[in-house]
Amino acid sequence: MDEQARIMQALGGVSLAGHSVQGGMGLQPPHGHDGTDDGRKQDIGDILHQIMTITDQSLDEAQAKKHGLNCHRMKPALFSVLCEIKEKTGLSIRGSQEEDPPDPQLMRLDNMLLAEGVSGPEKGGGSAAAAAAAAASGGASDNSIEHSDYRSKLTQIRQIYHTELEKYEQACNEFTTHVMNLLREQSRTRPISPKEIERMVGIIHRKFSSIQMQLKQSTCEAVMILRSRFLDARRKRRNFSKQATEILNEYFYSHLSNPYPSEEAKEELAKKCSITVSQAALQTDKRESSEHMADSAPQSVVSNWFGNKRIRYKKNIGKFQEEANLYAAKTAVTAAHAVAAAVQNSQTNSPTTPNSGSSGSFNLPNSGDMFLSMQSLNGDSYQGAQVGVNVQSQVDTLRHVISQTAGYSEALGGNTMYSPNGLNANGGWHDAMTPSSVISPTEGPGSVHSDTSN
DNA sequence: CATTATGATTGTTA
DNA sequence: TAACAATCATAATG
Repeated sequence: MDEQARIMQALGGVSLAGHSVQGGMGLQPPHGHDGTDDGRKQDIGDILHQIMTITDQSLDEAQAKKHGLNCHRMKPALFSVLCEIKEKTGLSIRGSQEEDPPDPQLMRLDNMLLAEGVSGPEKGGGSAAAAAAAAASGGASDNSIEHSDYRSKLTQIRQIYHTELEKYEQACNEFTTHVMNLLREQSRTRPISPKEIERMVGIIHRKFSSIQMQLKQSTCEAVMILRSRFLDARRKRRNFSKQATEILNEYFYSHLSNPYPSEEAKEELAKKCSITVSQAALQTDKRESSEHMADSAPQSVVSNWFGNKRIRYKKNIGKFQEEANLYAAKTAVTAAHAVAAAVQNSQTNSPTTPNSGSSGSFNLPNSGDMFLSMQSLNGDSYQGAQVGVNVQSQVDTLRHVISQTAGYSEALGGNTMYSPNGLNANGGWHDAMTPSSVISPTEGPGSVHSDTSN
């Protein structure tokens, strides 16, 4: 209702101006307060139609008069007078102070819609997106099922949003061209500079964009409601997908000496684990950090995970040994290659097929090689060299594997190869807590408990 | 149904 | 302020 009234008002300025020679239309564009509180979205087409008919009527009514005026012999003189008057008064009009500052609110809405996937790229339809997400998170069939509902609703919103947006766009264009035609037509009777037309168009566009903002706002609202409901339904804790824990564990155990991922790393991990907003929003939606809760939350989820992991690992390492070995072995092959590359140790035995001997590759000869590599690494170049964290992590993994497979744990454990980092030799981040030495109670240092068979 | 695993929260600390 | 430690609540498991 309100909108309609205002649009009419805007147009009223135009048609009125035709009668009152005062070019003072739009001195105060009906833009003063955009309190677009009325949530009801008006059918623009309807409004347009009304407007059209109204103007048509007035045109019809004025047709004869206008014709007469145009043909009047005094017309040119009158016109020039009008022009003169306008020239004098017009200066005050064109206080074109509006420079289209990108409305922050609008930008916020846009960003949010983009983040929620409402306004972004097509994504090939909801179901495909859901499938992709499911595929991305590995065998997380449970997740995909739970998300499918959410996603379908989201696509619904998306569709509505797009059709509405398109409708508005179209209506805006129609209306604009109509007004422009009108003004052009009137410009024969009264002086209207192109600039004025431009300004009018600007006003119209602003008007419509404010309507669009309403649409965006309510769409955002809908998404929020949907999400909150979705989350409410599963406020309960959800376990991460298998793959996510894989990734996290991999990182954890390959950085066992310093399992404190940087913010960047956390973000990276979150991305890799495809931790979704639905998981992440659980903890953030209480206080309205609605701004960046789409991307800041996931890494705090990762932080949670690492916090829990560290403390629980430390609590009883024995329980985690198996897992540690598993993940260490998992990355050991690549680690070996990476280290080899870093050391420029080109004479390794398997340049081809990295995994050729993978499953059984942690028998003596191989691990011996690795150990040597590490020795050299540790011996001279590691400390000051720029080999860096990357290699360090690999060494972590290697050491672990080797300690398990070849029973070098004693030698390695006693060897404070990580002292440069100010860390305990075995990855005790804080206090004495040495994986290798803890291995001993469980298996004994010399127990060549063959992982290979496993 | 009891137990364990696990993600999140809360309060404390350096 | 991030990490820790304790704890809660629920999922997973047997």
